[in-house]
Amino acid sequence: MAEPQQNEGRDTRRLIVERAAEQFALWGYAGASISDIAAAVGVSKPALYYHFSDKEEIYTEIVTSVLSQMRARAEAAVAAQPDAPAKLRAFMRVHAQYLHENEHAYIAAQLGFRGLRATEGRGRALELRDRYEAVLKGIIAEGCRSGVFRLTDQRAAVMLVLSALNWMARWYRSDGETPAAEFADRYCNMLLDGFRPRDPPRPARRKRTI
Amino acid sequence: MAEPQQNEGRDTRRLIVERAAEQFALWGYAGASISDIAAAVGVSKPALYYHFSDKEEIYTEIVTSVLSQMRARAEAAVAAQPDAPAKLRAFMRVHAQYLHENEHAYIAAQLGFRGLRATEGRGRALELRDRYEAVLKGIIAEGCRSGVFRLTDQRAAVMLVLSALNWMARWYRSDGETPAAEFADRYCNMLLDGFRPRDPPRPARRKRTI
DNA sequence: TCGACCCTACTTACCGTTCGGTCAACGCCT
DNA sequence: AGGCGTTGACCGAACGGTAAGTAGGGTCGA
Repeated sequence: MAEPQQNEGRDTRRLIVERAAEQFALWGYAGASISDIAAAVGVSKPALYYHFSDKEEIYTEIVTSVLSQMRARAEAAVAAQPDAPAKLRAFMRVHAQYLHENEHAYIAAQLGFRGLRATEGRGRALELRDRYEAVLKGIIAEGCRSGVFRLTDQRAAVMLVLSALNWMARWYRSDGETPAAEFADRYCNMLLDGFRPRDPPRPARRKRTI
Repeated sequence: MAEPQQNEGRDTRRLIVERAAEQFALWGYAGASISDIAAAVGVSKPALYYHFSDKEEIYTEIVTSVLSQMRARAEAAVAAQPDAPAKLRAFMRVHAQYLHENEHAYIAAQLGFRGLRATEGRGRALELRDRYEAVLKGIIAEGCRSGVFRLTDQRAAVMLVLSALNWMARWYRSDGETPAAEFADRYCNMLLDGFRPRDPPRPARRKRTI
């Protein structure tokens, strides 16, 4: 049996991040104690301090891991789509799917650095968040350029999409009957077409020739 | 000068709620300490315990006060509007305006009862929240009934509107140049008409005669 | 004198963090 | 082959600090 010691460490570290995310999601950053996390992992408190320098570093690892994974998935999914509406739908579905698969880590990451000084980790997290949002920004801009979207305020549109996705973490439960991606789909439909009925039965969309 | 003592108490109590909201908004529930709050009010810790039985009761008062005020304002604003789109706009504007005027209390209330047992206060808060959301639900339902809205999932539409409004608390700063109600307006426009352009220059809307 | 209102000083419990030690596995020299 | 120092991974116990909450007393207008 290979190397029980070398890999035990990596495994424990991964487990710490996983269980810490659960505790943070449940009780918030300040509310989740190191003792709780250690107990949830099944190790002693000093074990946490062997793998991480302090509590904040554990939290930072959760946030940065979530954000970078989401960006990677989003970019891959978006690149495979032909036009802006399809890209928007893919973006939203991937985001919702990530929430579904990583509920605790996602919620923990959403708690944000409220009340943490975290100059280093916070900076990296903000950078990653901006990069993620830039993907959506690109989709909106492309849609406006090609004429499939008509928006007076692109930034507001970006915020609206992100609001819908981010707020899902507050009410979505992965054990329900409707999967997260399905909700993302419905959101996308409403965002694309609006609440008001579109009068004609939608003839072939007129392409705007510049 | 009337009754300095009797009313001093009410004043202190109000001030406690106000300053506690600031602290909660800044540091989260667990992160904001009773000592911090007392210091922010300018009194000693026992003064807080004279007016409230414990920390949780202070938080509960913030939440219930915010929710009941929002419902009162929303119902008043909505009642004065002629049709569903106008009502939706009024609802969204009032919600955003409340955030603008009561930033700290609103953010504190949004923190939610994460990690609090609070059987009593939490129940009352959930009830108030449901009543508030019922106002929006009514608007959406009315719009669908009259035909000005065409929605396949009314609940999803309600969630979408609330997501947009609730998430504002995460990025909106009241000292910016664009007021909250303006953002609510832009959101409302996008929600009503969608991202995609509406082909005709919008002729007089066809009323659906049943 | 009474009760509303608030204080100083304190208790108790838990927090994040650290210290010193343990113990198995590995590399290395003889 | 066998002793031996090193390293990775972890533990028990305790640290100083701070948290929520309390005991008991003082003040002052009605």
